[in-house]
Amino acid sequence: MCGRFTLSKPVQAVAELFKLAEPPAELAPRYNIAPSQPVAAVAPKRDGISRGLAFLKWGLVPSWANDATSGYKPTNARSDSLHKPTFREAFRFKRCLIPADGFYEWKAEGKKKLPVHFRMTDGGVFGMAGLWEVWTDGTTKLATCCLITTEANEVVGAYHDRMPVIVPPEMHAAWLDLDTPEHELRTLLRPYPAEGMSAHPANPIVNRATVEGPECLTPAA
DNA sequence: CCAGACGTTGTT
DNA sequence: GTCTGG
DNA sequence: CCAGACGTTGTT
DNA sequence: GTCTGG
Repeated sequence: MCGRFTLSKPVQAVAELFKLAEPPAELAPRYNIAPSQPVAAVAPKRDGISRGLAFLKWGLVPSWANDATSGYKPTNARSDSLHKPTFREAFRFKRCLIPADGFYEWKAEGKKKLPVHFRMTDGGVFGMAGLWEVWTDGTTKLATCCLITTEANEVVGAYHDRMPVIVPPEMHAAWLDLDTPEHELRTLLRPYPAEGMSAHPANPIVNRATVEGPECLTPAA
């Protein structure tokens, strides 16, 4: 699964990969993005052509929820569960790409939980398949999101049996396009090729969600 | 039909 | 054990 | 995802 | 809102 990730590259790298017309001036480097925190997400603008970047709270609140504060808010959606009530509308109309340059999984070693950081072999930015929603009670609006997971590839599989769906750059447009037929979308929801990825032990300090700095990636002594 | 859930992961 | 907060 | 809390009443 | 279980 994916419950923590990183996005530390300069905003230019993000703007280039996702073809953002109006990138923000800056993106604060983040080494420990956790559920309930704001997540940068790329989605088509209303014109359906250009793309925008917005911040969404990680943990999907469907539009029909009675209130946005209580109840379970999924941080992940299994790729084979996208027809379920919680995800159905978002899968059809509110797909997004969530920029990252790595994600964490944990390996239980006795009592300890040892984090491992997975990234592209070239260390670059990539896009994870996500869904978003806007919940409102008429007074307040809350924009939320979640990641889509699939089976792990051979690199991640040594630690966990699930991983986030990573959409190759040439498929970004198809994933975001509202006119892409469902069967074509589903072909995108597969494990990213293991050849393009690598695993690196991370620092257990990352277990604490309030630690945000680059020390998260430094293996413990 | 109505009532009640609506989700994932990992661990046992 | 289970829920909440980050 | 992991870490950390997990509760009430009355009084100030 | 929409699906599942009874």
